[in-house]
Amino acid sequence: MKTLSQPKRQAILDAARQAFLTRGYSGASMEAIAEAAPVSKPTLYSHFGGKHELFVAVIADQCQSLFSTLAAAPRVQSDPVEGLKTIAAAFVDLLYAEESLSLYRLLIAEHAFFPELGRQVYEASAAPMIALLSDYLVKLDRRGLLAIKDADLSSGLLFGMLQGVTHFRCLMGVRTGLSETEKRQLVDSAVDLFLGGHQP
Amino acid sequence: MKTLSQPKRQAILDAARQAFLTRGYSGASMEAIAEAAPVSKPTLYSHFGGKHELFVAVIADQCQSLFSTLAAAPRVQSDPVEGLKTIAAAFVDLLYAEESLSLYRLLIAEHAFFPELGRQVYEASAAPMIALLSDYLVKLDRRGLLAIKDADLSSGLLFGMLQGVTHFRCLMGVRTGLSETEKRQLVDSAVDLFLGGHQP
DNA sequence: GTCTATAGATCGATAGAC
DNA sequence: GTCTATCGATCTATAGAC
Repeated sequence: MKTLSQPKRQAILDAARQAFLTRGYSGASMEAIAEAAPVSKPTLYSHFGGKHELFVAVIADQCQSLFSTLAAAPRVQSDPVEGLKTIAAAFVDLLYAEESLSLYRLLIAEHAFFPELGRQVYEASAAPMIALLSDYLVKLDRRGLLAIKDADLSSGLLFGMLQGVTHFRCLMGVRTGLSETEKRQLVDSAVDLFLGGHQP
Repeated sequence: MKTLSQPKRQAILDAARQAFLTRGYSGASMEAIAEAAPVSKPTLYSHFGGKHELFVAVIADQCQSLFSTLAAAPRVQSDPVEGLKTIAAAFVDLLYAEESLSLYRLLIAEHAFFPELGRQVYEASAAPMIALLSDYLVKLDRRGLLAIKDADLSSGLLFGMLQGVTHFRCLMGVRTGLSETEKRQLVDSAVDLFLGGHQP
């Protein structure tokens, strides 16, 4: 469990991620992961110790990937309308990416067995965006451009409109991901309603 | 596969629902379900044919349960504020019930293997509420009490605020269900923002 | 109809050669 | 370090007695 051959380790992580995302934790077999890597099962076990630990490592790997995506955080404009739409669009892009949806599905499925992982991914994806929006709303309020009583509450409502029913439908498979046109319409209508309800 | 002893059939469905909800499709074993029912495995197979069919039957059973819950649909007030809050509260109660959350988690987990079941449950739970709200918004618009351009879009935004980030957090296990106080705050703030953004 | 018993396949994990 | 080979447990599903 203490060996390291970086390319092979990454190959295992990739194969495992693919297997877990498409089949779930119980549905993915160590046998299939080893075959897809491709390595033998003992190699797999010597690197990660067991199925449970491999799963945790896969999620941690995905978290880093998400963080680096968010590192290119949106440059916030000073115009309130454009600034809100920029943040909202970044949030929508992150949330509705097919790989995000798969990851969320997996963590929701296994939330009872891996309670800490859901929190980990949430803190690495949605939470930073909500914090970014809250900060921005406080600034707009101070400049008198919007009337924000509770920034966290307001940012939750705006992001709720962007996520809400549509994201839920995507998770359930009732509909597929959003087209660019739909994303823009969603952002525009949500921000417009938000602005209308927060005029000073 | 054609026998019927109603109480035993229901006992199997109950045991299977419990097993699937807590362990997932792959994690739940026919052996454990038979033991919990309690019946023997051949009885289980003779009633439902196989694991796949048993799963479908469990979800269909839950759909009927959801429909009967919604049969007691909220009586809509004529005052727009109270009417919206009544509908919103009913939506929140349905969405955040612990049994709803478990069911959604299961369907999200298995959406690739049972693509039609997610739609089925969605049509039996969230969709009727959205339709109810849309109808109500059209009436308010006709009476000149609100300015609604696109009723379906607007109802999606309001329900989005009620569901959005919070429901997602519950699904992921980042937080537990809402208290009655939190539900009321959520409904009040969402409806207030909605009204503010739709004044005629 | 419901049972006991078991077939046949696959699972997670490991021993031991190289 | 990585392999082949395999263990013991558990899975879905079924055959056959009553």
